[in-house]
Amino acid sequence: MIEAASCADCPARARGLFACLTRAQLDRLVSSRFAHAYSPLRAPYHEGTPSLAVFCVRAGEFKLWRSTPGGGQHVLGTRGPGDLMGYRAVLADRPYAVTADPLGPAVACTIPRDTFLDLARENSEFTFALLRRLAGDSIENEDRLVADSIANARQRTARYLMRLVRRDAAGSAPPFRLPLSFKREELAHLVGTTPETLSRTLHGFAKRGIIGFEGREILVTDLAALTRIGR
Amino acid sequence: MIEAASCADCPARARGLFACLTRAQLDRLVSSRFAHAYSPLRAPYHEGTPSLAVFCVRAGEFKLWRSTPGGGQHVLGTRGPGDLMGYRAVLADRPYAVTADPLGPAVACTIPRDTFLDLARENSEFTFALLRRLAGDSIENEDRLVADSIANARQRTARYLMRLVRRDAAGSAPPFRLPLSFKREELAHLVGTTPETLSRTLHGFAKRGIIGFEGREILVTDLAALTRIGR
DNA sequence: CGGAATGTTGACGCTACTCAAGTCCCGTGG
DNA sequence: CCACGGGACTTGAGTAGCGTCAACATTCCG
Repeated sequence: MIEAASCADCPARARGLFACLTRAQLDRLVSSRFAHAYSPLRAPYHEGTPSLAVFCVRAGEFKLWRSTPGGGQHVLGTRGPGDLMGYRAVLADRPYAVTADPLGPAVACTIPRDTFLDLARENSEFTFALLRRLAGDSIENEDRLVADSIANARQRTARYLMRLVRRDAAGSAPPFRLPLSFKREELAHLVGTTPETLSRTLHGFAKRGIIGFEGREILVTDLAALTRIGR
Repeated sequence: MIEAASCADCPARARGLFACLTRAQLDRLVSSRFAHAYSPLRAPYHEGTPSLAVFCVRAGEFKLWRSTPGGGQHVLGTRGPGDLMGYRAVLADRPYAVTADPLGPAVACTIPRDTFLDLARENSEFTFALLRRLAGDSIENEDRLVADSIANARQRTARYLMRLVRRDAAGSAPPFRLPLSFKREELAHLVGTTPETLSRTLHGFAKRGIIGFEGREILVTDLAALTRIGR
């Protein structure tokens, strides 16, 4: 389903990636891209398939993951409004290395591979901006991967909850209410563990008064304790 | 100690990174860079320090690692002749994310940050080539990090031995003789485990006739078995 | 109300880390 | 030439963490 989307309010503007394009180039980009609404189960792109386009998130959130030998999934991170997805594969001229799954309803703009590559080749300012962003993204990716591979499930769980508080409940007063629109298995994947271990960890936190449950939601009552555990 | 190094036989040429520079730009690069010999214990750059230069490996091998909370080290990989090191940090304008330790005697050329950035900004063909390389490196890095975090110590050990055979004993007939210039603790770091576990794993392989020992060296007698284990 | 999906809890085993006690190797000095 | 000492390496015992399987509880919906 194609969404009617004006580019004026696009979150990518705020991130400044396309700021250095000329008027004509921007027009070209805008007319070649199209916005598309995704629901869970319909991923914009899949690990191993040819990299035909770059995606720019407009709304919602996407989960980036790789398949594991056992048929499981290893989550690398999530991307939200303004983030670019799939550009590494397009630039390196390889198949996508990961799959992008929407977590709930989401919208992303599809920028055809050739349009993107032409812009990256002809506007040197844009090329350089891309280079900076790619370098930064690469370091941050590595930061997270290494940190997660060193930390244990308890720490990863605490950190993930902290991230959710920062994103969904920032500014409000404690206890912070986390909507948690998806089920335990999904949450376990995002944390990097199994539903069983996640359940034990969460109820362990609850027993110590750090969090509480209310239906499907989680209430974070002691953010300081989470910080201590996550470190 | 500065090495007298002509650029004519530089392995970086073969990799084609600087192929798209103009004659004048290449001259500028060559005159601003200087070759330096490193020995273990003297690293060209350290995690957390300002990124003042890009390094291009001429000879030997460098180990890239991050420090862990407990004071240990997490090895991300190694770089050899023709490889570029530290360019992510320079491009992203951040401190180095890793430390590069020479594994034995090694030589690398230092390219000052400003020289590198000027080239990356003024020659759009070079910028694009860098972009391609960075994108590819980023994917490969992620490949390895994820694969290593999923595999167990046994599999990582088998894979590391296979890599050594491919690099140091390619072409010769089995049993493949691995020089192993460094001690067990270093080897354990490179594999991503402890000396104790490494020792047990290695002697487990030996008991099954997959490898043998001869003084400091390891003889790989059954490469097929290693392949099977590593998968 | 019933049944399926989802979530929780228990039991158990495996992997790999830590600490500690050897054992081997090799260079040094008597 | 041999005894000694120290570093490198190995081996053993104990344990933490977490995944798996299975039983049970709860929730959600038709």
